[in-house]
Amino acid sequence: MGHGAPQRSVRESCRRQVQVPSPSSRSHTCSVSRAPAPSDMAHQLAQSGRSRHHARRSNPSPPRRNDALRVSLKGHSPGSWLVSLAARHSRTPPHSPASSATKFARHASANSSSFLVVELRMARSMESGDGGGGGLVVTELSHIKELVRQLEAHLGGSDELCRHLTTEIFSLTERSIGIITAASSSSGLDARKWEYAGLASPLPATPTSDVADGPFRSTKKRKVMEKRKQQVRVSSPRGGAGENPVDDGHSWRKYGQKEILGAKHPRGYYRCTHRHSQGCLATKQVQRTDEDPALFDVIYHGDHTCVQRPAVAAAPEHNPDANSFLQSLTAGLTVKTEGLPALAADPRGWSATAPFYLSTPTPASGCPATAERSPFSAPSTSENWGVSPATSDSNHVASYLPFEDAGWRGQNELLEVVSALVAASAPPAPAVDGLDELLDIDDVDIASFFA
DNA sequence: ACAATTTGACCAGA
DNA sequence: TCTGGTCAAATTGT
Repeated sequence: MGHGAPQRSVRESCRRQVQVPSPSSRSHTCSVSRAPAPSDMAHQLAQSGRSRHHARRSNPSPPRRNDALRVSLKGHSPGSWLVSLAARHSRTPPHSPASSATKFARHASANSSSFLVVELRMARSMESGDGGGGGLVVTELSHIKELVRQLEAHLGGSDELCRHLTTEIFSLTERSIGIITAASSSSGLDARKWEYAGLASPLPATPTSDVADGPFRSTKKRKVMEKRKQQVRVSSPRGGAGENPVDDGHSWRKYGQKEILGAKHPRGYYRCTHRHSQGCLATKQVQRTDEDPALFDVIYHGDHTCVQRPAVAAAPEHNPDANSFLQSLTAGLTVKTEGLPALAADPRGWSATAPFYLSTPTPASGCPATAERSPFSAPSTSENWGVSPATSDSNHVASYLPFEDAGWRGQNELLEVVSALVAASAPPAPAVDGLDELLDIDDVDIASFFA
């Protein structure tokens, strides 16, 4: 809608444009003057987005570094939020870290795996989102950090995985602290940067914020940015190897890519596939974060007006997106949750939930998933897992990609851990809805909780 | 043949 | 003038 299509005055230059090798290294377009040798081409294609289907097929996905661990922070209620650290450890049961009033450690073991769940619940000030609460959170996160340190010591240095896990927890926690610190230090959060799904920023709406009623309004702002805007941070389903973050339940068509000043990674521009057929004006921008290439910042503009029926519409579940995920996941857990209070305010009601990898059920049967294929290698479906803002109004779906770990067998284990989490949670405040809430985890989206 | 992606050019806002 | 968002021809994949 921004600028009318016919407005493009002269397109002649485009018509006679010739493809030349892009200066950027990721250029893979065949130059008019030089046709790459097959091997050369294959190499280029292997690195290009275009060939990623093929590449995915031929490349058995290596174990992701997020396979075993997530640090998650979740909005719990308007007044409190929950931090869950779940570390999985195979073979050597971890010892519970020191307990404290605000920390709950639970050790659940089953078969060859063990879980250590450190749950930290803390209250935050409802009003002082840019100050006091942040300080408390930082303090508590620091405690977590210390706990992890202790845990690492207990686990001993022999187990590579343990070390990896603790390292991961540590770095994530540290990063979370950094986020909070940065956010609260500069007079609160950057509303533009951290306007996470459904969680309004405390700052006055920026020119690009969503208060616009329609595509055309004021004259000072870019027309494009007049629309509703939501930003989420999600991780890549392929541990950063993928070009796109989790699928959000909508079909998008890429229409542009741009190098952004000061950013390490280009920004991709997507619009709804049904833009022309149904006039859906929803767009999104996807960009890898500088800090962690496995994470994406996804900015959504505009609401979907298209009617999108998932292929699994015939499934009995009432949430089509959930079905979609269930089908697409090779073996996973999909949980539909009721929206958080803050989320409920959002018409779309979806959260900035990032995938939380918990376990690998990989049952021999009973699951639509196929056992012969690694969950991570699923080329045609890997795009489809993740969160779905798609259609749920007050619900959203969080799905959890399983580990790729032969030693990790068990839905049982998952359930056990989940049960542990549930048992551990029993919150005083507006109840955590059991598994739903606990599994509905925002991956290091701490800042949003101060919004 | 059709669909999707790539990529340089164009355009508008700052 | 710079930067970011979009367009659309060319290219590639299915």
